[in-house]
Parts: sequence; C-alpha cells; structure tokens
Amino acid sequence: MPKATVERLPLYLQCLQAMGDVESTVSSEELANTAGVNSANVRKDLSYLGSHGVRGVGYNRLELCTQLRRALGLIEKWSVVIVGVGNLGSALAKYRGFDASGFNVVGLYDADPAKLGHPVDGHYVKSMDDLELDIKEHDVSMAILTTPAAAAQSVADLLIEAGIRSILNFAPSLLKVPDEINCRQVDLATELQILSYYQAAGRA
Amino acid sequence: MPKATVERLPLYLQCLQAMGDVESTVSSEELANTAGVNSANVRKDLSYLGSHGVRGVGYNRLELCTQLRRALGLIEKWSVVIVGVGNLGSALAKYRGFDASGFNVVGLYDADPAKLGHPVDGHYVKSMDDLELDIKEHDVSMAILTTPAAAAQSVADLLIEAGIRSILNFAPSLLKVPDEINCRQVDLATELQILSYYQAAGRA
DNA sequence: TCGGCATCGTGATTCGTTTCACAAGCGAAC
DNA sequence: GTTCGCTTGTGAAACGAATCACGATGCCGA
Ligand SMILES: NC(=O)c1ccc[n+]([C@@H]2O[C@H](COP(=O)([O-])OP(=O)(O)OC[C@H]3O[C@@H](n4cnc5c(N)ncnc54)[C@H](O)[C@@H]3O)[C@@H](O)[C@H]2O)c1
Ligand SMILES: NC(=O)c1ccc[n+]([C@@H]2O[C@H](COP(=O)([O-])OP(=O)(O)OC[C@H]3O[C@@H](n4cnc5c(N)ncnc54)[C@H](O)[C@@H]3O)[C@@H](O)[C@H]2O)c1
Repeated sequence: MPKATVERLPLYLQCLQAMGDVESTVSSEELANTAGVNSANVRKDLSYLGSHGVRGVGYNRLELCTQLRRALGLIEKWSVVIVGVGNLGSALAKYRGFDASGFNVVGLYDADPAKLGHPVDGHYVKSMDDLELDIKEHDVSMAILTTPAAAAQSVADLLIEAGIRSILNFAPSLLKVPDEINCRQVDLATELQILSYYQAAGRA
Repeated sequence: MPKATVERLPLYLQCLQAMGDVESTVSSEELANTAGVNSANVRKDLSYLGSHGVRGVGYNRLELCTQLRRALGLIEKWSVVIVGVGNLGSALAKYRGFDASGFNVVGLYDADPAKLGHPVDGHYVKSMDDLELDIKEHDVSMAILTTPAAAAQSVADLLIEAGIRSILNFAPSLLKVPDEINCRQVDLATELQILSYYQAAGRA
C-alpha cells in the first residue's frame, strides 16, 4: 500500500467516526469533502482495502470503519509506554483519547529519582530499570519518547534492545534506528517554522 | 519553492545547529547523512535559497543557517498565543524550546473561568474576551490551538476574525479555514495509527 | 602556474502520487 | 422488465518530487 495512502487512512477513520450514527452509508464524494481530498483519491485509497463499495450507493459506514481499523492493525489493542515524564510526557499520559484510538498506556518511566513513584493519572512513574522487564513481560511494542533531545538516542537504543518495535519521538533529535524499527518524529518547532515560511512568503 | 522542500528546511536548520561550532563548513553529503536524505536532494533544496556553496569545499555552516532562517521567515520573532490551557496547552506553554526556534508565547487563553488568572510559567491565563484585543494590540499572527475537538472550529473562527493568520491545531478535528489562512494539523493519535499499520503489516 | 580532487549546481530521468475520465454496476421507479 | 441516475473502480494522463549523472568550478598542493 502506498505510503501516502497509509497516512490518509487514519484521517478517513476519524472523519467517518465524526459523522455520527445518522448516516449508514457514505459516498466517496462525501468522505472526500470532509477529509479535504479528491474523491478519486479516496476511492483509490479505499480500493487497496479490497473494500467493496456499492456502485450507485456508496460505502457502508460501519463496515468501512471496521475495514480501516483492520487495515491499520487496530483490531488488537496496542500497549504503549511513555518514557520521559516531564511536561509533555505527563500531558500525554493524562490524555484520554488514545484509548479510543486503540492504544493503551501501560507504564510511565523516567530517569529522575525525584519523579519515581509519583502518580500521574493512575500510573506511578517507574524507574528506567523496570523498563526492560515490563516491556518483555507485557509484550509492549510501542513507545512514546518524551525525554530531552540529548537523551533521546540512548533511550531509543535501550527501548529497541528491550524489544520495542515502534517509536513515536517528540524530542527534536533524529533517531538512528535499524531498518526493522518503525519510527516517527513529531516536531512542534518544525511545524511552527513551516507556518512561519508560508506566512512570511504570503506577505511578500 | 516546492512544498516538500519547505518541509525539509527546518530539518536542515536543526541538523546544522546540532553540529556544534566545530565545523565551519559542511558538504551536502554530510548534511544529507545527518538529515537522512539524499545529497542531491539537499543540494537542490539549498539551491532554492539562492545559496552559494563553494564547489570542492561545501557550504559555510553559519551562513547557511542564516540563509535558512531568512528563508523560513525566522529573522523576525513571531508572537504566538495558546488557546486552551489544559494538559497539552500548559505543557506547550512551559516549553522553553520555542524561543530558541524564533517564537515567543505572549498569552494563554481559556474559556474555563476556574482557570483564569492561574499562573502557568510566568503567564496568567486570560479570558477569551481578552483575546481579540490582545491579538490586535500586539500584532500576533500565530496561534496554537489546544482546546477539545468540539470547540476547535469555533475557536479557530474567532482567532481568524481577530486577525490570526496561521494556526497550529492539536485538536483531532479538521478545521475549515479560508485559503489565505495557514493551518497545520498535529494529530498524535494519527501518528500512532500509522505506526500501528507498519508494525502490523511488518509482522504479516 | 598548473593539475588533480572534491564538491556544487542542474538537466535528464525515474519514480510515486494525484487527478481525470469513463465504462461497469447497482438500485429505484415506473 | 426496462430505463435512468448515481457512484464505484480503474486505466490513462498529468503532475510533482527524488534520484541520477555529469559538466562546471573553486581550492590546494606540487
Ligand atoms: N513540552 C513541550 O511542549 C515540547 C514541545 C516540543 C518539543 N518538546 C520536546 O519534548 C521533550 C520533552 O519535553 P518536556 O517539556 O516534557 O521536557 P521536560 O524536561 O519537562 O521532561 C523531560 C523528562 O525526561 C526525563 N529524562 C531525562 N533524561 C532521561 C533519560 N535518560 N531517561 C529517561 N528519562 C529522562 C526528565 O527527568 C524529565 O522528566 C523534549 O525533547 C522537548 O524538546 C517538548
Ligand atoms: N493531552 C494530550 O496528550 C493530547 C494528545 C493528542 C491530542 N490532544 C488534543 O489536544 C486537545 C487538548 O487536549 P488536553 O488533554 O489538553 O485537553 P484538556 O481538556 O486538558 O484541555 C482543554 C482546555 O481547553 C479549554 N477549553 C474548552 N473549550 C474552550 C473554548 N471554547 N475556548 C477556549 N478554551 C476552551 C478547557 O477549559 C481546557 O482547559 C484536545 O483536542 C485533544 O484531543 C491532546
């Protein structure tokens, strides 16, 4: 499946869920409008799911949701750990929306002894020493990385060593990871800088 | 300038800054390696800056930084407001890294009366009623939106009405904005779902 | 001063993605 | 049962971006 398609699937899912239960069927045109893309693009994307829409009618909304979830691997619930329980890490830990999307935060870890045992949203912050065993024991394969940039690479190495297969990294630091490890970078400063470009350019 | 290029410029800037002051000159190959892209791609990107590297030598690191900042519109410092001072909003408010990237948080706003006047990192949370005047008075043109999804669109309308030209939206809700408004979406659940796809697929 | 080497800048090429356009298919109405 | 209108699925075309390949060019050492 094309990379570009994969990156749109969550968007479709979100749009479909936001539609409420009123509509039982949805056309590519309709979905395209709410998602802000071209309707042919929607149809081509959905065709990769082996999805069978009904000509003249559209797609069954609930069935399509299920197919999207299956394609995204969201049928099973993923266990996730958060490493680096500072400002951002605790905000993420408190976020209720992950559950709804198919993820379950099972542990918070920090290197700072002052933070250990401190409760954050029902979880107690644990030591980095517990990380490896917890990951192996609970078969955790995803991690959210919110340490300072300087620590990010070494923590990532640790996580991979412990068996983590996917990392969502918020530290502004490019991680060097093996090919078989999935890694995505979320960089807020970068986003603002891109906005800055367009705003500065638009004014010129 | 191609969209794809614009989205890489902040990355280059970040890499160059991370190199420390040791190197005064850097080749496209070197930058490409640290940024994880192809060196021809780097050269083509930089050529849009009218940047003049020196054949046989490379680019002057500091000069290149300056050119990148200029191209991104980071010579001037942008004032930013944060609307929705909950978990995520306060984490962002406390973040020190924005200053370094060329942004200055000048105000925090929330609709919840219980939050008003509460101090977050030197700023007092203000009422939504103050928003419009503050934006106009201080010539603020960028906003970070961290309200619940249900409120996002109406808050965005308000911001645009008040004169905001760029919005960084964290709420999982597609904003409908006029063409001349720059808007970027950061959706953490989406990121995790994309990771989920690759992890589930890789295992198959 | 000159030659060789490293690296840039960029036309040509390849690749992936988006968009177009339309035949095929389905349901509803009569 | 037949017609009509709507929507899908998909080949073909257009587009944009990444990569290749190499000529042009500046530096440095002999
Ligand atoms: N806070 C934001 O809004 C924001 C915005 C953009 C980017 N970021 C990035 O996200 C990361 C976290 O930001 P923050 O504001 O939460 O910082 P923070 O300093 O509040 O939190 C970092 C946490 O990581 C822990 N830590 C440090 N080294 C560690 C290690 N080796 N192993 C485990 N834990 C370790 C610290 O004890 C601390 O609790 C940073 O890289 C920052 O650049 C944050
Ligand atoms: N916290 C996270 O880690 C996280 C992760 C992913 C996405 N998000 C999204 O970011 C947004 C904020 O998340 P959060 O966890 O900080 O939520 P939160 O509930 O802690 O904070 C939301 C804040 O917005 C304020 N608010 C509500 N309506 C408002 C309005 N009309 N005008 C101004 N302010 C208003 C509330 O008073 C509250 O302070 C949500 O849309 C959430 O889906 C958050």
